Amino acid sequence: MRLNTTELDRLKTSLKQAGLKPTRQRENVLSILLSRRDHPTVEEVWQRSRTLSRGISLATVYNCLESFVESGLVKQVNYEREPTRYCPNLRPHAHFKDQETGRVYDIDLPNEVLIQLNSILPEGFRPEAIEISFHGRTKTQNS
Amino acid sequence: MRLNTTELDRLKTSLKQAGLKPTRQRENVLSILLSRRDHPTVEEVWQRSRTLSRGISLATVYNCLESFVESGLVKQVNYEREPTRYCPNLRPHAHFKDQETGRVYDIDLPNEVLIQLNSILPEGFRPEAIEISFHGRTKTQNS
DNA sequence: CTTGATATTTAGAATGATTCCAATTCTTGT
DNA sequence: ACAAGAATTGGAATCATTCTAAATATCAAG
Repeated sequence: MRLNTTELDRLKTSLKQAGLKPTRQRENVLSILLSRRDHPTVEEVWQRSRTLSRGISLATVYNCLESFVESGLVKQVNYEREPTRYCPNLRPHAHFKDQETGRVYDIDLPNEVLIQLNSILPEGFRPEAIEISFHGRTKTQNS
Repeated sequence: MRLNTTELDRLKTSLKQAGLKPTRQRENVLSILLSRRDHPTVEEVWQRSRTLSRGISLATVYNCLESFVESGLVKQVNYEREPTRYCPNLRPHAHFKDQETGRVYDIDLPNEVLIQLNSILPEGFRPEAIEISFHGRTKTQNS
């Protein structure tokens, strides 16, 4: 697998806009994240990087994802004590984890819900982030 | 520090109602959790157990808290990759973590918010639990 | 109140995700 | 092309948590 030039330019631009130097490793990690909108762990991203011409070290995958989160390019998803997952969906959304399949779904958060959630905070509480995680079962028939 | 008899009976009853055998260790861990309504980690509960007549092993603190969570006696609070915290507040509530002090506050969840949150789930999604975590800063002047 | 079956406790080893380290290699502005 | 600063790397280190197997405690039945 190899990235074509336009795709690559898009990635470079995204990285620069986020204030990050566009290195080969960051481009690869970002493209892996964008190419399948599931919620891979660091380990999974690292596995997928094997399909690229040159691999990436595990430490670098950690570094890349950390810098992406810091710069707001991706979000972390934490479930209990499991390995952290990463998702490039930047719209406000919650997560729903099917406890049978382990699969994590994005749930869009309408603006009025966000407003209502902020309204339950006492005076003086200034939220910078909110994480909403459901877990349960789904009756859908997709994979 | 020592538990008086009425207090002890209350703890035993709580444990039995939760379907757990009332052992000395469980009574102690539960009383530690109830006596200060902060959100201690396993390590902190273990430290506090030192003030009791006989200590408790770390593994047992893990075991006790795990059984409490399973039986619904306490809730877990997970923040990022930090050690899990435990709280005996069983009303539906969110958590707010002050990123300057590290302190975690309970935020009551009104019923209408819960209903609205459930309404954003697509057909077929059956939630069994929801975890809502804010983090940010507070302007309050308490410790 | 003893006994046996079962559950709990325990110390320490093992695990596994993540972070740290110090050396090498890259990126970028000049 | 060069220097300075940033990023990458493999491997070691960390640390919360889980596992293990032996010792101990609980409880129901007699």
